[in-house]
Order: sequence, then C-alpha cells, then structure tokens
Amino acid sequence: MKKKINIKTLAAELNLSVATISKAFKDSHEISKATKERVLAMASTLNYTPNPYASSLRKRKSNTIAVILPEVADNFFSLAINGIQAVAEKKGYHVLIYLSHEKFDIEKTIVDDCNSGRVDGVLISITKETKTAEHIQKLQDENIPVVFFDREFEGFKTARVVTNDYECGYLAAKHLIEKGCKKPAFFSISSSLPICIKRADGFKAGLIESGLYSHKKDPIVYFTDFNQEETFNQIKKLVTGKDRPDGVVASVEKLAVILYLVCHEKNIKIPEEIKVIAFSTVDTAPIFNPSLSTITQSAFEIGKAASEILFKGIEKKNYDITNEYVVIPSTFFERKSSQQTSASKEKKIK
Amino acid sequence: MKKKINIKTLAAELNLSVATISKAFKDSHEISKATKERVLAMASTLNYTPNPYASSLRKRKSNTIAVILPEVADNFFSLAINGIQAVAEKKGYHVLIYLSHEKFDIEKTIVDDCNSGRVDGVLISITKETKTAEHIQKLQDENIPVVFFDREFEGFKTARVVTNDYECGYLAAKHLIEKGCKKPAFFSISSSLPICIKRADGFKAGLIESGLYSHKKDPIVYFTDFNQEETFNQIKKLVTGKDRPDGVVASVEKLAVILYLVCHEKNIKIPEEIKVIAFSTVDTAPIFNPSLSTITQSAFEIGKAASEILFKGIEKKNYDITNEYVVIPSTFFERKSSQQTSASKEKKIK
DNA sequence: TTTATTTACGAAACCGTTTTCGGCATTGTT
DNA sequence: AACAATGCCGAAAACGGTTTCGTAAATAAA
Repeated sequence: MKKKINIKTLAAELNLSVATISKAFKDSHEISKATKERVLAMASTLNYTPNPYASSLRKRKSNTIAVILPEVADNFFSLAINGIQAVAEKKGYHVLIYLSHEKFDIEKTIVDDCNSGRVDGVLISITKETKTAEHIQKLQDENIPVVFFDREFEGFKTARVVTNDYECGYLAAKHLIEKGCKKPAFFSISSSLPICIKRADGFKAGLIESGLYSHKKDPIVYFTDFNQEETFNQIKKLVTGKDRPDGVVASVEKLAVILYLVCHEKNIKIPEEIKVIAFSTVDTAPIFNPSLSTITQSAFEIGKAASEILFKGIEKKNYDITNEYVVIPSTFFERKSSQQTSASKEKKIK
Repeated sequence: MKKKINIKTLAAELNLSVATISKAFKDSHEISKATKERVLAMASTLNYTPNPYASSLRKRKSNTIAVILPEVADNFFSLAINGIQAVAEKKGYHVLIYLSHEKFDIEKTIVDDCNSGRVDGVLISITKETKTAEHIQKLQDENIPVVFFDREFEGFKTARVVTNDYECGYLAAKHLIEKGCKKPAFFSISSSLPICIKRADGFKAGLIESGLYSHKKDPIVYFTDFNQEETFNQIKKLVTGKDRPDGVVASVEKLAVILYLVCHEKNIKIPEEIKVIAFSTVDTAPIFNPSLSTITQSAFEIGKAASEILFKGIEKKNYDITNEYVVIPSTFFERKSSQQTSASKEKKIK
C-alpha cells in the first residue's frame, strides 16, 4: 500500500509551500514561470491528481450536475443524456445520473440529496406521480439552478425545455383525419403529465375542429400500469372489440410497439384497418412493418439546450434562469403506417 | 441569501458538540436514544443535509462509482445503465456517467481523473481505439477496483463480465448455413475489439466446419468509419455487386438497420435473397420488416453482474476481484429475417 | 465503601485543498 | 539616496465533516 501523494508531499519534494503549488496549478500570476514548470513536471512524475473533494469543499463548488430521469429504457433519454454530456464535458463538469423509476418517493429522495452541495445544478424530467414541486422549490431556495426538460411540472417557475406537444398532437389528429380516419384514438400513459395532457389536448382539438369529437366516447385511452402483458391485453381488447378505433396516436413509443404486436398477432392490417402515428425517437421506424409514422422529438437538442441553460444559471450567479422557456419543435415523419388506403379513399369519395 | 446551515449550527442550536451530532447521525451506540431523537428532529426542522464532500474527504470514501461508456446511442448501454443503477441505488452509491465517444484520448483523460479519489470504483467498456491498458493499470495500482463489461481489454488481469461472443458467432454461422446460405458474411465494426474478434472467429469457425470458408474471400467485412451515409453506400455496393453475400451476421444493431434500409431501397428481399441475423438488444425486432432474427445480450444482467462484482471489490477491501470472470450467455431469437425460403430449399434439394 | 465498568458526551486533530494576507527581495521613480 | 511599486512566495485560517481519545457521571462489582 503505497502512500497517497497529495499537495503536501509535492510541496515537500520541491521545497515549496502548498500555497505555491496550489497557485501554480491554476496558473496564477503570482507564480513565476520557472516555478510553474517545476511544479507541473514534478506533478506528472509523481502522478499527482488533486483531490476533487477537498477542492469542492473549500471552493463550495462541485463541478458536478445531476440528471434525474424517470427511466432510461426509452431511446429519448439516451439521446438526451448524450446532449447533456456533450456540453457538460465541454465545461469540464461531471454528471451524476439518477433514476426515479417513475416513483415520486424516489424522486424526492434524490432531489433532497441534491440539496447537500453535491451538485451545482440539476436537470430533471419528473415522474408520472409527481403532483407537487415543493422538493424542487427547496433546491431553488438554496440557489441551486434547476431546469426541467421534456417532462415539466406546470405552474412552477423554473427554466424549461420542452417540445411543441400541443401542436404535434393537433397535427397528428389532422393528419389521421385527412388520411380518412373517422374514429381516431389517442393512447396516453398519464392523465396528469403535462406532456401527455398537451399532446392529448392538441389531438382533441384536431378532432373537434373536424367535427369528429364525441363526448360520449372519449378518444383518449389511458394505459397507466407498467406491465407489458397487461397493456398488450388491454390493447388487444380495444382493437378487436366493436367500435374499435381506425387510427391511433401513441403518446410514447412503447405503446405503438405493443399495438404493432397486437395487430401482427390478430392479423389486423396497418394502415388499411388502423392507422398509426407515434411520438417516438426510435431510429428503426423506417424498417418497421409497416414503416412507422413518427413525431420525433429532437432529444439530443433538448438535452443540449437544457444543460446550456443550466450552465448559464450556474456560471452567472445572479442571473435568473427561471424565466427561460425553450420550445424545440418535433418533426413529423410521414411513413406507411398512416398512409391513405384505397378502402379509406373510397369512403371519402362516396 | 440565507446562511447555509451545517453541523456546527446544528450543534449550537442543541447545545451539543459537533462530534455528538455526527455520531448521532450514524446511529452510534455512544449516543443516547433521547439525544439521537433530538438531533434528528432538529435536523429535519432546519432542513440539514450533511455535506458529502466534507464527509468524503475525511473518510476517504466517495460512495460514488464511475461508468465509462463508448456511447449511449445503442440500446445496449441504456439497459446496462439500468442494471448498474439498480444495484448502486440499493447500495446507496452515486453513479457518474462518462462518454468516451470511442476516442482513446478521452477515455484516458476520464480514467486518469477517476484516479483522484473521486470514485470508489469504475465500470468500463473500452473504445475501439484502446490498444493499451496502462491507464487502467494505474487505477488498480491505487487500489481502485475496475471491472470491464461487454467490451473488455484482453490480456489484462481484471474482473470482466461479458457474453459468449464466440459461441454466438458460431451459432449464427451454423444457423445461416442450415437455412441454405452458401456465402454468408460477417459485418464487423472493428478488427481489434475482442467482442468483434470473438464473434467473427466463432462465425469463421462455423464456416470452416461446413466447408464454406475460403481464404481468397474473407467473409469478414469491416465498417470502421462512423459516418452513417458512408456505411450506407458501402453496404449498398457490397450487396448489389457481384459475388454478394446471401446471408449476413451484423455484429451490431446499427449495421443491420442500415442493411435493411439498403435492401428496402434496392428492393432486395429479406430473407429470400439475403438472410440477416444481428447482435442486438433492440426490442422492436419482432416488428421489423421482416422481423429480425437477433442474438440478444442480457444487457441489464451484464450491467447488474458487473456492478455487483465491483461492489464486492469496494466493500471487501482485501478481496481480489481481478480473477472474476462472468459470462452471461446471449439468447437467440429466430425470426423471419433468417428463415429458410423455397428458393434456398430447392437449391438444397437439388 | 472502594474499585471497576459502562454510558454519554466533548476537545481537538485531521482529511487535502483554496485563499487571504503579509513579507522580503528586486526593480523603478524622483 | 529614499521611496514606491512590483514580483514571488509562505503562514495560517478556512471548508464541514469524522474519528480518536479523554473524562465525568452513573451504575455494577468487589
């Protein structure tokens, strides 16, 4: 067990004070060029690396940010992490990843921990269960900048980076209707998540505008449990039952995939019998059977933008980021799953 | 700007010494039950959270691990992160994520930084460029446990968690041949990454065993640049040229996806004209057009196993993990993309 | 009653940096 | 020659916990 070398041993080795070493490392003007070189040289031969925790303690600065996600199963968050990492790396920051697993309790525990000086800022996408922002307020109270990305908490004043969910929901509805759908449905995973509400509201607005909205039959279908099999059966029932939808907008990728599986099993033709559009960042959509029309969020850009705002808040200490509100529009990729078919064409002509 | 409360203010508030507070928090037997309760109560009303860096500095323990990945674009690493996080969370550890972007220089910088006491252990999947393990050796020298997962560095003594690459490559080759392929090819992304070499070697062994291996025409095709378009053209050329393969094993998901795109564009029928098997963890493989046969790594389990070994190394200080070698077998999902077709059947019969 | 033991707590050193402040040369200014 | 300015460096006090060691009081053992 060889002795850990620190700034003191370096100082002793060079017959300098620790203060000098420390200053030499940050290229202070107080230190002569010659001395700096000596220090650097010795540091490299001794394999010295400054202890980040001592430094953080003294400077009250961690050079670390936290990213709190509901889960990383989805491709969206993978891409977002890339975007975040890209700018963190450039700034010389470290990034801690936390998973809340869609549980509010876990989210709260994580957020509270972030309040300890461990991080200089936090990026968060809230869980489906999150109904209050008190825990996040506490972060703000301690002057730790927070920015929501993708999944925000409404009615709470913080920086946010989201996509144009309402417009996309609207666009999806109009598109399906234009392609001949009479009874489109919206598959949602939450009745409280703003991201889902907005998409659903936009969708509903499209229906209303086209005179296809009926209060008796809510076009929004909720899939709130996490069990894949359960969801599969639920969709199967819906899609094979009477009054089944002839078009579906899936609020998340997973629901579209399960819908595809059901249709394959039940031999229901997409898009002839049912048209599908999904909110999704999956890059394999073009090779689905049939290729899947997607509303694709710029996940990387969202992550990037969010962290850029965060760093503004971190670096400019008396700069208020809580008014920052960035909307990064998604793009619609029209593919076969929502194509007009001869069957629907005829109906339209009739 | 309200004053940050620390253990000292807590002590003052309660007329106790800081030592007592500190001990109360770790439920020391030296502290009476009554005092502990007073401390906890006051801590909660004052919203006190101990400073982790002060603690880490003194204890020489960070309760943090590093995960170094080449990239997180692939679904594999998303799942692996989940597995890692699952056990880290249980142990009360924090996880830092680093991306090397397949660059050795970046990897080295990251690894060197990990040598500062910032982390108690590191999980790493090396880059394609990594040809030496000196930087990792330095970690070991400082008694920081390291475990390779998925992408290991061969000939270096550390804990490793991998999958049965050779066997899978062999199996894939045999499967294609059995289904009627006469000229199968293997799409690789690296000629040095053990993971690719092993898969390719297994593949080659399958060919040799079936008498289909020819030295004149190496069945291993390399795609070493990162440009999607470039790769697309390369594959297009290969697949439309003369002497094109009638079967492909893709060493990574991305190559299979691009191959699909090429085939769709060029109207080449899968599996009739070319059969495809991919090493992939993508969960949408069943709904590809056609559904994709995959050799699926248990990414979550690999991450989980790797971090469990790592924590063994962290917790039992004089326990040598460098001999740990876990192989988590992948599972083969046979789907339509590698199905025997009437065309190939006839050939076989002839 | 005396002595040993246990219980409950405090004083102070320590972890490895950063930062303030002060001081001694050396150089520049009148 | 006297003084100010500058360049270069060191001593020491933080930062906020943890840990060792000591000790007074309370209890148990003799």
